[in-house]
Amino acid sequence: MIDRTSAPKPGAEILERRADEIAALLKALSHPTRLMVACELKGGERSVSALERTIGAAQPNLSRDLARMRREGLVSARRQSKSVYYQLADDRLGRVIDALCDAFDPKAGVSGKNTVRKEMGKKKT
Amino acid sequence: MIDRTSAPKPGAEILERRADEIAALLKALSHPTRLMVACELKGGERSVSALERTIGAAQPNLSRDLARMRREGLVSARRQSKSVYYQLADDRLGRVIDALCDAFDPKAGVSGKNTVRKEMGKKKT
DNA sequence: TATCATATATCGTATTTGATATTTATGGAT
DNA sequence: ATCCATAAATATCAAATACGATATATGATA
Repeated sequence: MIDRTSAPKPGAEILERRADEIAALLKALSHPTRLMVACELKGGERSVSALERTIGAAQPNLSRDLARMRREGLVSARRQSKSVYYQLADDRLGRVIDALCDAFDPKAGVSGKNTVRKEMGKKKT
Repeated sequence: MIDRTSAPKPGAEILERRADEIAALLKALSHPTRLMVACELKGGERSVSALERTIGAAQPNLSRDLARMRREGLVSARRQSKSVYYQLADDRLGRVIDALCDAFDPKAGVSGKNTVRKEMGKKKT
């Protein structure tokens, strides 16, 4: 039985009504550093230096990106002695990351979602 | 029983590995006009003037955004007499729009997803 | 003080965006 | 053919924002 709890989506009116809000969120994620920060924080709290190592961005630029995400309310920071620990602060952000994982993970779309359709009959060039 | 077909996502390594590619895609959607274009085209082919009416953007700017999305391979265009009809040309784009719908539709997340948790105990200011 | 961790400042350059003007393409009427 | 209207694309300008790189400042601890 196919899951129709969330209806089939011919268009995407939901997004269009909130286009400004959602576009702003996407913009906040539209840079590799910030996207990776969000992904990392999805796994829990991280210090700036930990992010710096994992992501491999220059510290001042990373701090600038974190400041921006703070301003936009996407993350929050907590200082513990010398280190500052960041975490996700916006539910929407976590949901978007999850959704993007579904969209890009080849193994996704298995649990009754009507989204992926597994790229049948398409040549891999 | 909780659905574990698609595993719980502590981090999002999938996205991090393809951060550049995905960030570029998000950037292409990080403007209300372009986001709405993608949403509209999700519902099928549309002419520029139809998009202009629905979205309410100035024609030259809309054309510029469409040109950009063309350059990035996200949409394709077909001319029929005076009108030019656009359609989605990139699978990833459709999947991302679907994913965003899931992330923002209040009715989504019901089919065994561990993402939403329905904002319990959070004051709406 | 010195050192580590993070933040902020600044510079140069590139991109973005709304607004406006102009151009190209198509088809109808004369 | 010329003229005209419509549909879309392209050009240009100015203001704003973004980004990498580098320098400097702040804050905490020893």
